[in-house]
Amino acid sequence: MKVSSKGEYALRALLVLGENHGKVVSIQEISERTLVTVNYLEQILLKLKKLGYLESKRGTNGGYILKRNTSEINIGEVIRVLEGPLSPMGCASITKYKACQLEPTCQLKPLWSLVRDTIAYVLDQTTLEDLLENRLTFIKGDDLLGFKRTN
Amino acid sequence: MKVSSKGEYALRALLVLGENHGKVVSIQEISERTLVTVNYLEQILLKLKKLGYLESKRGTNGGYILKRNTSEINIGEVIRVLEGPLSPMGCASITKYKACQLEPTCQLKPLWSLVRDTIAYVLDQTTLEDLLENRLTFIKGDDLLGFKRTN
DNA sequence: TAAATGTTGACTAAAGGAGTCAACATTTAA
DNA sequence: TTAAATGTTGACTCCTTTAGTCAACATTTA
Repeated sequence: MKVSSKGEYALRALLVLGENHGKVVSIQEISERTLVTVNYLEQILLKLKKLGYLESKRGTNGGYILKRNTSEINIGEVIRVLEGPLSPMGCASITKYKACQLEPTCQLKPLWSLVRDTIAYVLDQTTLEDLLENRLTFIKGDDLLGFKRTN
Repeated sequence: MKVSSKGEYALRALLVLGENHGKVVSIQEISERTLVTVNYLEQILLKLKKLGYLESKRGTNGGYILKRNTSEINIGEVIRVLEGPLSPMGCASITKYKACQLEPTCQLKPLWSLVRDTIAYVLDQTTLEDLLENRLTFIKGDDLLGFKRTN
């Protein structure tokens, strides 16, 4: 159930850029603060730019700037675009559903669906701002009950 | 955040054996019911045997038998032994903690911890019996609040 | 004793993860 | 105007994991 380095590093970079909202930050500096090599960051930042999270400025004093507001950057979304679906299994994925021959009578699918829903619930409610302020989304018990299969 | 085929197939096999509790089921039959090749199942069943979930009977009419009671087989445990920690990141893993240089000031670790706790909460409360009876663990809201960081 | 099974370990092929590198394009400060 | 500092792009490599396959062997029972 791992998150890959790309997802982790992307979030690290977004945190650095979020702390410097409005300011241009060079790859070099992001590299120092995230402990990710410049070369590898290039790949990741470029992808985040193409996805609309960042803007770039070339030349001397160039770098990257956060485009959106930190409260509008959803962690679940970032992880999905960088790593694919949150679901542990294709059969339970909403964004990339994959059929399975056993599905009609599968006793595991409800479990995978529950896991997916739970992960999605946590990550989709968390924004970059929440992380910057060390404030994780408070999950109301009743909300949680709402989407759970209990029969 | 994927579960590998080994974890999925192991659970499929356990479900077949759970349905036939007390009876010997041949690899051949498990293969037919799970759609996993006999050769691959051998690996997986042997591992489950070594871990104490199954017993085997050799020779004609041989096969595997579920050793423990279905209500005593914990899904979180099965996934951990076959796939490793549930945590999406080493820094948030309890069973296989991995240090990280950024940890003292890391703004991501609380997120990974929350994800880990949530996944573990769901899987550790689910037993093979629950799956067989299509009854997923009912998660009380108050219980859930208890382990959540909310500051 | 032959056939049906489990046991074990070596092997392989493909995919994904984690980066590296180099040539290039653009901007800005000197 | 030019050199230095950056971002851009794509090809490339190395490693690990995943997902099996296969074959020789051991044991049991009809």
